[in-house]
Amino acid sequence: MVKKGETVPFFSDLFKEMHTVEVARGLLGHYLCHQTPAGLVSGIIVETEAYLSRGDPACHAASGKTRRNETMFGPAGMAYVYFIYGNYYCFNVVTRPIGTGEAVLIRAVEPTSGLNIMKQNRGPKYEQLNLANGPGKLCIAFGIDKKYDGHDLNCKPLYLDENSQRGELEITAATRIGISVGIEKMYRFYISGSQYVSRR
DNA sequence: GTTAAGATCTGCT
DNA sequence: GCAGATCTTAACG
Repeated sequence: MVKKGETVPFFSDLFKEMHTVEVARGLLGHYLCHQTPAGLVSGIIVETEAYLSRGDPACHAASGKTRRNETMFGPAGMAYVYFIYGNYYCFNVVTRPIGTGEAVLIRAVEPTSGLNIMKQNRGPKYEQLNLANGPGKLCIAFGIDKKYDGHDLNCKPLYLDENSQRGELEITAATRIGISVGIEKMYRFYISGSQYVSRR
């Protein structure tokens, strides 16, 4: 159990210097957790996308640092949260050494605890399968917004946690969703056969 | 200062 | 399957 302010060594040790594509694959099967005032919300990451700084026009950092994307250029293990389409937030994990500008978009999680809180956030008519199966939905269900941009994901209240039961996963690689450039790159990864991904 | 586009979701056809 | 909602961001003048 993680106490307030306590460091979770999982992410910092395992992923700090790894290639962003490897982080995208490596995060699958582990936990995203948010200790909210109403209680713990957590889920298993089942779908991710990698955004690279070089040769990847779809990446927000493709044309240099701006006010929106500056946390992407910060240290690995930070949350990069941005607002999109006038309605939604997207949650990313920053990767690579400072100044690189790469991140992994968390697209979907399989809800494991705090389902009642997620339903409260999303609306009563949504079932477990439809609570967090998309980047915008995930942020609503978990209560993630702009205030977590730049938050260290090794620390509460929003953090990544190792799944000791994970074992070896079968991972499917695919093209990314919702972009108009860089559409040919196979930078989308999800747990094969998962019912909780945004698209199959 | 103005404008066009966007790493989406929902509801309707 | 498709269009509309909605508003921040960044590029351009």
